[in-house]
Amino acid sequence: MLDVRTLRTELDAVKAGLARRRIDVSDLDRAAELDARQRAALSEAERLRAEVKRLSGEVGRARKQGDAATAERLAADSRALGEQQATRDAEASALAAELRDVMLQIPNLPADDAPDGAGPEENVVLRTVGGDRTWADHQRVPHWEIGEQLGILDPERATRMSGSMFNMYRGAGARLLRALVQLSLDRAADAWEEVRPPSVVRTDTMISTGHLPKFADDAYQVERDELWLIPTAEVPLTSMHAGEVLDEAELPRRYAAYTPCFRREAGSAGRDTRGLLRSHEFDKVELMAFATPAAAPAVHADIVARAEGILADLGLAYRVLDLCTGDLGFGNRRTFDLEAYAPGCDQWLEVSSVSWYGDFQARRSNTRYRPAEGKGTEFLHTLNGSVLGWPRVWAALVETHRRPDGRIDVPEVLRPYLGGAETLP
RNA sequence: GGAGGGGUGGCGGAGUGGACGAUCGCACCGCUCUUGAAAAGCGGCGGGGCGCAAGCCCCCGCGGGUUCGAAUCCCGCCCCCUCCGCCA
Repeated sequence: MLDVRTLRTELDAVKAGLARRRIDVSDLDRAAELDARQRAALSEAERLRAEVKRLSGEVGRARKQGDAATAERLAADSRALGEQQATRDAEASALAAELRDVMLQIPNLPADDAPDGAGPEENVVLRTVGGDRTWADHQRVPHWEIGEQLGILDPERATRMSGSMFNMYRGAGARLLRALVQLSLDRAADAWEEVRPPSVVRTDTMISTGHLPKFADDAYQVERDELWLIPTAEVPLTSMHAGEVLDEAELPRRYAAYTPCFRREAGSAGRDTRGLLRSHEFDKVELMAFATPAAAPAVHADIVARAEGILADLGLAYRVLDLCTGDLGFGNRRTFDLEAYAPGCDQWLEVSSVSWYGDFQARRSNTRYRPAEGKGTEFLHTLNGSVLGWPRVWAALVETHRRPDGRIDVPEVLRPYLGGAETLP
């Protein structure tokens, strides 16, 4: 969430920044007003509280000196003030709760250099690699057909056991998926610690990343146990150091995690129902880092480079998008999306989203660091990006590398993970 | 799931209603001494909020409550440990 203090000193600038998202910014006025009322109530409560403490001390002293009458009189005064204080306190905490509710619903400010725009159409294509390639007829077959022909995908049975938008990979298809996951974890291992976090988390953990309270409908909830299925490994990883204060010397902290991701896809019923384009459960490898503000841009660039490197080495055509302010995710200041081209279904598929959050998430999860120079603590910056969302890569890959005989050529980098196989199945 | 024990500053560990945000030790930082280091001595040494400041307030796992006054008493929750049960 945003720092409330910025609403006191630079409300207009914050409004202008948020307006670039093309959203209604009236919540900010409400937040600023709640903040002012909250602080007024709190300082009055604190003043009364100090007086109660002072009087209580005197009660003790009077009693020690055996002056029961004075003690009783002071205790009565203190009691009266205490009642006033309780009222002001209750008022202050009700206002604080209300303020927090409002603040949790307010998205992050876009970075200054994020391109302006109203929606996805205005995202900026930074570069396209392999976009001028020509595609043969045998590559113009959608992956769901390829999956059926080769027996490597079994959506019917998956649907029977779990409902629509669930998938099942079989035989060489399942092995291919596992190979992709391993390839990407291995390629991150030089600088990113591999982690296998829980796939199910508490409500607080979901709030830290910004997935709750605003986007509850998008997530699966295990109500009986007050738990949520993670929509991405970003959720547990971002809470990795919740409540901790890290030393600047141990930064950046970088983590890589492979997890299943669960999404209800509430807003997209009926869209992309065929094949692997959109699923309630999918596998992804996520890179997530905690960095100082100064180091954040370099980490951001590193994640993009790593995601891009994998796409390039898998021989896929892809492009890199700089998301415009109108398409930026709730907590993001700047995001680069990577899209792989799938020739069979003739679509650019989002396979990675690499985001810088500033201190938006760290403020929610209370994750700080102690600067090497100077006093006190500062909130960290968080960054994360997929390397990559595997079902869509799987789709682009089998379409791109489909041979005239219908089998799939295995890109060289993947062969070590598939027993040296040059083709599948 | 049942029974019992426990959560205090970076660590260890006091504190069971009255000046305690907290004795003490270790670690750490500064200074003195020393060629340097060690030792010794002196001083410092958690986080957060409000305030121009002086200062005030909050935090002893978390949230409530009792009280003039709570680290201390009561209630709920979370986590850890031991034993029992169940279990891949």
